[in-house]
Amino acid sequence: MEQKAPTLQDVARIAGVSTATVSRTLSNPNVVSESTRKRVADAVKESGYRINRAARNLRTQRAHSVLVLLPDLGNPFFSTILEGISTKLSQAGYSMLIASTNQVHDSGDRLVDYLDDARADAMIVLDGALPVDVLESLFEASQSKPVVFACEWVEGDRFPTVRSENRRGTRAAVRLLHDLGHSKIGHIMGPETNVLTQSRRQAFISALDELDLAVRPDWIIPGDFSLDAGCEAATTWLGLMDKPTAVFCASDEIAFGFISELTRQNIHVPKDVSVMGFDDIELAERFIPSLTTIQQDRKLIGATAANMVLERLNDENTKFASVVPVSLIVRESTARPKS
Amino acid sequence: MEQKAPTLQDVARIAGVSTATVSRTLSNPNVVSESTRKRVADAVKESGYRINRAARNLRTQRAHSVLVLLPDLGNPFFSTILEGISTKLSQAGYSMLIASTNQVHDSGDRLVDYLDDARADAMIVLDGALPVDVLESLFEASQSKPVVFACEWVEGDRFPTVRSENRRGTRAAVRLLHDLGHSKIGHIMGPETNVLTQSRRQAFISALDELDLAVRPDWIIPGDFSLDAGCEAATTWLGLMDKPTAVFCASDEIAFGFISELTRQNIHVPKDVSVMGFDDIELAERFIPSLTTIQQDRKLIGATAANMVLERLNDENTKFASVVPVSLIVRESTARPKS
DNA sequence: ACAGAGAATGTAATCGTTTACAATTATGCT
DNA sequence: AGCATAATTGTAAACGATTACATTCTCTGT
Repeated sequence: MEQKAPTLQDVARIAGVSTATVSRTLSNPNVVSESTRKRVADAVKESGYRINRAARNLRTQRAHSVLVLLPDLGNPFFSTILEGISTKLSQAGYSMLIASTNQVHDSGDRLVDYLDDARADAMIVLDGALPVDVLESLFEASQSKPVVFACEWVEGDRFPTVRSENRRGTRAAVRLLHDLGHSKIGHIMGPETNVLTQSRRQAFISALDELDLAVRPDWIIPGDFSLDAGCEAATTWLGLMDKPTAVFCASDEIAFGFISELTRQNIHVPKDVSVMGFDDIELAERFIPSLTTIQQDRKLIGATAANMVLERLNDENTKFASVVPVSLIVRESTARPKS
Repeated sequence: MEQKAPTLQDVARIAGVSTATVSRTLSNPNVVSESTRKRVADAVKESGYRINRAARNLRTQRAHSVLVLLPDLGNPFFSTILEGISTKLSQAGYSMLIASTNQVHDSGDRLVDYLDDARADAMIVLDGALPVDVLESLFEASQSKPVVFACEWVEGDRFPTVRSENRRGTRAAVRLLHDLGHSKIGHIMGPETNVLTQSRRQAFISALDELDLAVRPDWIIPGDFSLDAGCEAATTWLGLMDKPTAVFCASDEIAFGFISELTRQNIHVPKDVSVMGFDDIELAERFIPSLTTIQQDRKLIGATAANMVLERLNDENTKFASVVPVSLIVRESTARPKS
């Protein structure tokens, strides 16, 4: 019953040619003659032959798959990026392997093992907060195998990176609030160590400077990218003597949490305070109130990262950094301040 | 610079033993003597040896990886399930491959190729809506390689399955609404062809029957699991002459869309209408109003599916079906009907 | 001291491809 | 026709592990 899968040998026998010819027909059809091409095609069909990837991988020293490393698989923010990556990869005949940072840590495997042991040819990293020793070994490995950072990145220009226009997005957010008439603008940050947090905070401050607006340290509230952080920030905001009339959140989730908690405390958005997010996740449009935010094209980020990796796998020395445009999406959570 | 990775041969040479011994030391340490075990361990360390998985996979005829098939990678509902799967798999030394149904379709690859061509040893399917021909070939393949359905499933008991207590969850939802005093209860469905849709609709109807409540076809509104479907259903609801006072939605996302659109039309939840969801995604707790819903343990579903696959890979003939408990989470979106 | 059992190790075939090189066949040109 | 050249095809050696089988070594009991 359980008969084993047909091999190149079987196809070769049926077609009456050598295995070399079959292999060539499959991988490089234009070097074989029309007639044998057809014979082989028929033999493949007759036998139901499927290439054995393990064998090919061994022989070609390529795994034909790419590892994507996430900080946290449970976080829905990444799923669209994954989709972008996956689409490109599967078009190119590559499989997508997934691992999350915390698990890799737990299991004691070193991250670079994925590259070292021929499980993956390359890696896309969506986590900018890797420990230094991991980064170090990763950098070493990246000398021979492509490692690309997407979305987040690490200092030092050591790895090729694709990211969103964080500065421009942040500036657009601040400008919108300013244009609406706000002069007291606060910011809820992501996790302290995160590179996006840094980037957006800096951009936030310099945007305020440009507009000659006050930079008040107590209006820059620490957090992380989560709903809960937004809730806590709401409590902080409520406790401020002098409250900002508009708040720019480092992520949509923060904004949701913030608005949620404020609403519970009978503070109305945008009447009492304007709120902006960053990301434009699917729900932003349907939240109540719908969320004014900076849209990141997550699918494009993923696709770009995948392309970068694929090009590097083909030794095309492609560009080192790619920046994906963001756009301002104005919805209901922002309004003119109460006069 | 680019020196190639050390092989078993290298380790064997350094340790002064044969490759067979090294291999045994690594995979089955208790058959080699204490002294050589140490010599080999040192040699491994000295050379920085990493096993070449492609070679092992070829020789052992195992890919040591499992394919997870999603209907749609972009859908955040699945990320937590993935986390459950991934954790178990990586503990067992398996990698997780990801593909989404639509892509597989687009690329023209047949789904079973993943199993046939030795890319994956087994498959976890999170999509109950596969075309019949695909199902057919999948079933055939499943005779030799484990294929497990999770969350969704297909009729006919042909595949092992892990799922949530959909009936019990639905009944709990209806009972809660009934206990609150509602007698006019509606339902917004998932996509018509989906097996969860069917299951929950049926359970909904029989729950109404049990409580001697009217089953009104115009109160059972078609949709899919998305936000948009919820919005459209809101319009439908508004157009009803005789409106249900409570609505049970087949997913949290539907509920969000429904509430969102109603709020926009100045209908208040739960004052004017009670709304329930299904899933308990992260945002349910923070939505305004927070959402009463049926909680599915998505991580457990994933972990259970992974375990099932792993056991089957070891020929342990484990149970064929596993049902994961759900629980009722009461929050603010439900209340007594207006008197 | 030695047979025999059991433990430890080595030898070499094997998994199913790809590909360098050799050998063959076809083609064009005078 | 005959030769040079190009287009096809075949032969056989890798790729790096695992493992059946053969061999050697280490004891133990007499």
